[in-house]
Amino acid sequence: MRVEDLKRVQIECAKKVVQEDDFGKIETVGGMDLTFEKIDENPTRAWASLVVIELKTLRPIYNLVVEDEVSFPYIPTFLAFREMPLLLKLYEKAAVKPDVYFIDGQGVAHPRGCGIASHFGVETGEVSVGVAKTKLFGHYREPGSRRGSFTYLRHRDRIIGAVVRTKDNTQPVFVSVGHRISLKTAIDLVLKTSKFRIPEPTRLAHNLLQKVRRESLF
DNA sequence: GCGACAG
DNA sequence: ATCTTGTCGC
Repeated sequence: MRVEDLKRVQIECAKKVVQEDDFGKIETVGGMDLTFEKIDENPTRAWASLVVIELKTLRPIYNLVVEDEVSFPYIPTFLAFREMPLLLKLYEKAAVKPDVYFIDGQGVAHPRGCGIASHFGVETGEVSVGVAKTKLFGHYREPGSRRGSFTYLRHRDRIIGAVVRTKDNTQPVFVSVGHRISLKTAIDLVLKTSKFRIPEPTRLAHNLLQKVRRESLF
């Protein structure tokens, strides 16, 4: 498949993204993450995990890990084509579906308006939020150093996301709308689920994978 | 042409 | 993303 075709898919995906709250209550939040056996090899073995927490207590109520081979390379702005297959496999096997999904990466804060979080939301029809550790696209002013402060990520005076401080004196995270949720609610949800820098759903999903990867080693 | 560039 | 010990700060 050519790069032009992939761009086409993202442009079509962007048209389907819903950037307003479109759900009932949010009582559970899920975090998805991936880890690779060898980042410098292609294809390579990879694992994906889903951890669902209860919003009220921030305690995990469900875990799941799936494994598969990934062959598509990592190319900036085309992350979804590398990780989506495994995320969908994880989604299909999940016995517990959270009310919203936190995905590692950008949502609409993407050159063509459809980062992996939006791609996942649009393809599954689920509510999703993009939570990234670094920026991919847009400009911003550094937010205040205290937990809770944030600034907006912009692209030509258009707000595409937010740079949120989830912990005092720590690097912020980049939050953007995935699908069926407003940026305001997404920011609020990320802050409500953060005890440390990374929101609990994502942090726990990541920790679970490190453990699985370590054990699948020797 | 140059710099930027999720995981 | 992954390779990796100690070390500095709250």
